[in-house]
Amino acid sequence: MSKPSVEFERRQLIISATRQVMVTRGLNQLRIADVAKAAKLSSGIIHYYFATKEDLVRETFEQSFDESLRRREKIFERDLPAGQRLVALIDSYIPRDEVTIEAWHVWLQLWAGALRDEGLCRINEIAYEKWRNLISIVILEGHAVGTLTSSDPEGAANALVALIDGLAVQVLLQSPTIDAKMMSEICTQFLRSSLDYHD
Amino acid sequence: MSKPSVEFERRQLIISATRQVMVTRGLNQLRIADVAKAAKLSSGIIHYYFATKEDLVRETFEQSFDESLRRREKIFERDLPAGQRLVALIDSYIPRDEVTIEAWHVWLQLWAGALRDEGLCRINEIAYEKWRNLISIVILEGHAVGTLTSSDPEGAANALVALIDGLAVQVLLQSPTIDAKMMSEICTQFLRSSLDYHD
Amino acid sequence: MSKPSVEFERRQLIISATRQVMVTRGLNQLRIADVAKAAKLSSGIIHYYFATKEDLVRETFEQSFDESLRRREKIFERDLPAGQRLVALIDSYIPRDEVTIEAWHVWLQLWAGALRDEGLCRINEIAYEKWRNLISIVILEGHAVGTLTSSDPEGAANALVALIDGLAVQVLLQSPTIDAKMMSEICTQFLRSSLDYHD
Amino acid sequence: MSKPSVEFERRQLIISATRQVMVTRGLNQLRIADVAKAAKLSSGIIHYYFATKEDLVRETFEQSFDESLRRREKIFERDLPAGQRLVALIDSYIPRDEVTIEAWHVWLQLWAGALRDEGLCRINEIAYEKWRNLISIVILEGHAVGTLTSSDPEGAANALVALIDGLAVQVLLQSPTIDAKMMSEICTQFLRSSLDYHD
DNA sequence: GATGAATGAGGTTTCATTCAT
DNA sequence: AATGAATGAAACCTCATTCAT
Repeated sequence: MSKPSVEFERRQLIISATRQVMVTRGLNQLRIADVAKAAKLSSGIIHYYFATKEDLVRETFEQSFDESLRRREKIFERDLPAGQRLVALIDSYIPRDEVTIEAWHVWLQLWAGALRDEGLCRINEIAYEKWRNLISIVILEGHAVGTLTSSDPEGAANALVALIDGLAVQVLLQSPTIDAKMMSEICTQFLRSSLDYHD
Repeated sequence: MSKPSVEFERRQLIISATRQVMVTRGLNQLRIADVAKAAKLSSGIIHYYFATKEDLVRETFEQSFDESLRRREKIFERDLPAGQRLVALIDSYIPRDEVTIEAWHVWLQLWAGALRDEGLCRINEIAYEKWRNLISIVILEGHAVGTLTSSDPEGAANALVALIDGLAVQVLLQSPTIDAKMMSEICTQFLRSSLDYHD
Repeated sequence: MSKPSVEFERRQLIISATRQVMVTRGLNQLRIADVAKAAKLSSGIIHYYFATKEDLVRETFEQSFDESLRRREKIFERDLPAGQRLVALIDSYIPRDEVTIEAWHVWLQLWAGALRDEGLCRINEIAYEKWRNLISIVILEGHAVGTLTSSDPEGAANALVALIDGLAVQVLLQSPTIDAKMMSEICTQFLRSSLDYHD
Repeated sequence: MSKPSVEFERRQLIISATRQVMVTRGLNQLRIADVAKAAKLSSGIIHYYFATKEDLVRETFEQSFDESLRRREKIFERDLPAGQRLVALIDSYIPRDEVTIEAWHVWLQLWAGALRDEGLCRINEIAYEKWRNLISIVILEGHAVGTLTSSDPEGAANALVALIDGLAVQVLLQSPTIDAKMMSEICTQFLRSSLDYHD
């Protein structure tokens, strides 16, 4: 164990720098040279770890969504009634803090990129499958104990995920109509009307 | 009126070609040369009508959304009860036919581009303002005659618009869970639970 | 005929510059930037006319050999007895003047490149077919009138072509043993012993 | 004698790998990284034993030709009449088996490289000097005993070497006209007409 | 108005070489 | 001796933009 491979660390560093550049410059303007500068490395080493820019971007997307999910894990670790857990979960998706805003930026870039790219589509697919599951589980949990009521819990989960996506887009684009507060209220109203939830 | 503005026609032709390329290649891969080829013009002439690529893209976005709204006008020309009009309106946004799918592609590209661009943000803002109005008007109309009921009709309009956005993204990305049919059902369910609508 | 396409001229200019660089620097060290400089053009325009460096090199090879053959045409225009024509033909391949030396440089580069490249092999094949034909025709001509005698005129042509190749390599590499004069003498001796030719 | 020069072994290993890469990829595409992989070593160590890529290539050429000559030694160890020895010698240069083909590949690469490189020219010079000597010795031997007749034995040796070179090029490039069998026949015919040899 | 040739800055990628360990 | 991570110069190629015609 004389020289522990730095590969893992370097890849993480580069992916992290890539995400940073993607957020600050946009996928369109993402340059390997900028990634290198952000990672304080030479541009050559980027290609030592990632064969092409496309690979780098793909892996950055993948990892970004893994982290997204991981950030929600702690909501499941806390001992909360289903309704409050659902509220907390929704709240964690509202683009308020830097980390959440950045994560949403990455999503939007992915959507645009995935339109013409099977591979990115697949990443979206996998990520959404997991996300919907997260929401579904909580809704079904609440359904079981009677604090959340719906004739179609699965449908409600799908609707809720879509609603969050659509609202987040407008918050990110600084819509004067839909800001973080409004997003929260609309979601709450949805819980009331679609899941008969009252806090 | 010997020359009824070649300029107008040419600009339309070029913008149309730009939208086409944007949809088939993505904003990322949009090249002036491709636009020229799609318009069957020389690349030089593109810059005669549009100072920069940025201008071209911006105007293409603008026009695309004008056309989006215009396509919905006929729904208001027909004499329909508010509920059915709302259903027809929502239905017109479901990405089924080529024209609607292309329009959504353009939206997604705009979102990604607008994250780092004030000008594009403003286009989004204006377009959404108009769109929400369209939905609002119908909801308030139904509210007035009692076929659509809500404690917060404006809020419902905002939610509905966001819901449509979020669902459309997944349909476009060919989510195995959310296809056009599912999108339609989720929207219908929303009308029932949030606006107490029954056909 | 307002604007006669400059494409043909430009391609010629660029190919000519490529050959020049190939000869002075070698195929190994051939850089698009150097070609551009030699042609007094920008590097961008090279790719406007030739999609890739590989294409450029291939076309340069092709054209080089076309020109090689064309340079020999005048030997066939003169009214000479077969023996003298053969001598003149052989003489035209001895690397003495700049043009002939350069042409040989290009051949040698082709050989090295063709070892791993089907396309270049094919170029060699076509060129040699034509070259052997040239020699064959003259030998058969002499054979018919009795000034050149051989039990196997085709075989003699093949041998002569190979002999010229092998000798030229050593002349080009400035062998102290085989210089242009020696090459000439060896060829003459071959004519005597293999084709019973006497001037 | 605990460590019998790891250096020598390593250099041999690297040179061998270099020749292998040169043959499979061509001198143009020869990469230090590929050499390292072929030698199952790290890329760093290559530069420990060879200061520059140029050095490595040069030494590989040198060694390749040493080995070429060494492979012919056994032909001189056998007790053969001069004519048959000459035939055997020529035969050993016909690119049929893998080893001979590879050796010829290296020669062709050298020729192309030597055009612009004094050092490589010198390698060619030395190698050819030795090669011509080999042929000369046998011809003079046959001349002495009367089985090979020529007015200019030295000239015949030079011609024969050139003929072999020229023919080998076409065999290597898979000419449909000149294959190994044809090469052999042409050489035999040369022996007959230029050295009055009959088996 | 229109063309297409031309430019040149800048992007991704390659790779010989160096160096800390 | 040996590794493999790292560098950085330089290569090919792209493409928005300009311009002579």
